[in-house]
Amino acid sequence: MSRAETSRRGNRPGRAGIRDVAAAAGVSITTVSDALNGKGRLPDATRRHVREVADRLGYRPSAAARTLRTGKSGLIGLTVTTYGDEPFTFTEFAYFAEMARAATSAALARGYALVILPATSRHDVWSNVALDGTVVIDPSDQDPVVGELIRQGLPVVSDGRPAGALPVTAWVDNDHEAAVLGILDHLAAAGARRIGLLTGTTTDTYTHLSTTAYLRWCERVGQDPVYESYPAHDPCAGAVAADRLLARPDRPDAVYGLFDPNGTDLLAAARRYGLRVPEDLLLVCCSESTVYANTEPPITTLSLKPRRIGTAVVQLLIDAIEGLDSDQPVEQVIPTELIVRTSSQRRPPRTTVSPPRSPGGL
Amino acid sequence: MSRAETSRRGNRPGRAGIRDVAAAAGVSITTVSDALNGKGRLPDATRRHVREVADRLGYRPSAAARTLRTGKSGLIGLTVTTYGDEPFTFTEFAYFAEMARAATSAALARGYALVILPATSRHDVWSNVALDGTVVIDPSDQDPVVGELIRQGLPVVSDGRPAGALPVTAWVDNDHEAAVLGILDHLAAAGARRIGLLTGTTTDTYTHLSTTAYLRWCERVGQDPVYESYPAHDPCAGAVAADRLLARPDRPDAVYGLFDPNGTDLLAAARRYGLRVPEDLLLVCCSESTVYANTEPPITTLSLKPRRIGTAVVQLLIDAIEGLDSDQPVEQVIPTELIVRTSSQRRPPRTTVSPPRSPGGL
DNA sequence: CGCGTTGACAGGCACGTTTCTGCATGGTCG
DNA sequence: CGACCATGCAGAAACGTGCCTGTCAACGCG
Repeated sequence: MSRAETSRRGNRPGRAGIRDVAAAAGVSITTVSDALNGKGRLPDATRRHVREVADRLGYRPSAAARTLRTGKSGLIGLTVTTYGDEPFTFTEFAYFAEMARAATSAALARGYALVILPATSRHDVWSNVALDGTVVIDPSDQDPVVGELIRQGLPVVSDGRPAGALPVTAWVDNDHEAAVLGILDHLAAAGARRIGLLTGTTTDTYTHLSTTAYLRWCERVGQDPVYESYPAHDPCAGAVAADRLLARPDRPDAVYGLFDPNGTDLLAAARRYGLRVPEDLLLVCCSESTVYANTEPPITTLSLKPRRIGTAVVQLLIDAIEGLDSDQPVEQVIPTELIVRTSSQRRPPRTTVSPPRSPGGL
Repeated sequence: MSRAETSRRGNRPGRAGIRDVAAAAGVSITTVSDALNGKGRLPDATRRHVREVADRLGYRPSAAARTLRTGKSGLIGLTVTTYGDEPFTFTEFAYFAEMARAATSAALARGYALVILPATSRHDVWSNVALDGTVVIDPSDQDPVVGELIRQGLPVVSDGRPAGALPVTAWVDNDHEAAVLGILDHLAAAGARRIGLLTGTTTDTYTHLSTTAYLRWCERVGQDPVYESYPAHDPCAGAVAADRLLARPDRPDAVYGLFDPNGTDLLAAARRYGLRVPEDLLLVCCSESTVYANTEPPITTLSLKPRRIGTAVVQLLIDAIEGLDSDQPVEQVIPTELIVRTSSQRRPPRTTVSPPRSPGGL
């Protein structure tokens, strides 16, 4: 009581500290801390009293002080790949946005918050924020930031299996090879004789695995590969590449596009060449966008289930942070989902594609 | 030297503290701090020596300790509205994703990192992270979180003018009324006689301002309003509402859709009713998506310039945090951009819509 | 030669919390 | 009746920085 009531000369008027609460409640600092955190052995009466006083003073514990003392900040990083100086690529947008949304949600449900950090950025930004762990998206084995994070002993969970021998804590990914093979079989079953691929020039594992799976499938069934590549981060280049693919002398009668905008790009190109979809050209693309449900015709898409991936990644990371030896394996494979629509079926199941209300009828 | 060389019994092996650097360099803690932060008056030789030793030991200053001492964390919050338990609405996705990307970029360029926080969330998450300021998207005057942030004296900058008399530090917004009036005039100039609106049932300012601007325009030109509302966070409801709008006995010959997916929804509905775009129906929607450049026909869109908004919001916030009295006004209006395509022109400028490469010609 | 001045550093406090240790008090049991 | 233990709380040591306040030597100057 002798010093506490002075409440420190330089006390900020807007912020009440734990000392002020202790003084106002007539107890010690320890009792306040224990009462608010449910830690010590206190009678319920004291606990209630302290909580009441803290509420009345509008007391908010300092996050910085708590972090300094406990070593846990409640923050997890979300590292996104960069093209140029923009934080993340435009083409992966629907995927990334969905994934980030799910990750934010999952982190929040367990009391953590998400910090967005580009993989290539000035070092001071990385060291200026206290992270309990990090989610990295499609990390390269060359990435110096990821390497240092791991060296510091921070848990690192990656979306996409890590390139090289990057010793991440855990990773979550789709089975991209199986997904591509499934699509190719689906197209072949719909009557495709020559299936083309619209792929990227980047070296990430998604592009690499998908392309090699396509090439191996071609080899197995004895088809000459027909594909065009373009820098996936450039939306205009996608339209050009789609056009190139359909302009080839060995024009394919079915195309799978690896990136989100490929569906509309291919559809527009087909229209320019007078190709009817699906009669003359079967179409599938990898996308999370719902616009493909309402295009003419609706386009079959492959969903990578970014929400499930974002949730799983965060769960594994927080499990590692909190030291729970999860019974889950440290490598999780999330199944993809092929949403079959008119564009990949030679004989559509119904002539009208289930409009929300039948306009002409009734 | 007497105590420093013991280096504290419980020292973590992986993390070198400032004490270790001081001991290894043979100087005091003060000298290390001054040398690394460029603060005191030290000869360059000492400064270099300390930096060298710090690098050799892999010293990273503790962000928590620095935050506790200086009161600045280098973190700014990004508050997103919630529908249900998901962090942000799906329909604003392209807009939000672009805006968040620009905000992340701008923050990073000035040494700050972004934390994503839902507006409605458990209180402990908010108080568990030390923020220097917050960006809020479309805040309601009822929002308890924003109110408390302001009460704590934190700078708050909002995307969208604040509802009610919310005393935010600054805000950035488009002139939604002018944008709607511009679109309606554009459609009328293209020959529209009865313009319909596809709007939302939510009470946010964007929806409100746009709808009232539409109603006032109708009153001015003497047209009966023709509009349908639906909950904007439900993607399926949009397709149903688009269908309803075109099924009305007073069917409009032009429609403006306030939300991103309305373009494809309206296009699909028009197709079901056998309406040709733009001959029978003129179409404009508000969207940041590039898919509308390649639909059949390409659809005129209104861009709210989310990248400029995200950048401006962060600049204003950091200016307020760092106490720079910016010469910019605290209220910034970002102009919108109408990207005119075939869907809103009765007589398209060219028959072929500039394919990337002429397929049939040459 | 004494004295103010300046450069170059060291000591130590404070930031606000968590938590380990310790000290009373009152009840129980041998 | 004394030893002992559970209960209820207080004191104080950290956590790792930043920065304010010195201290000490060298130096110019009257």
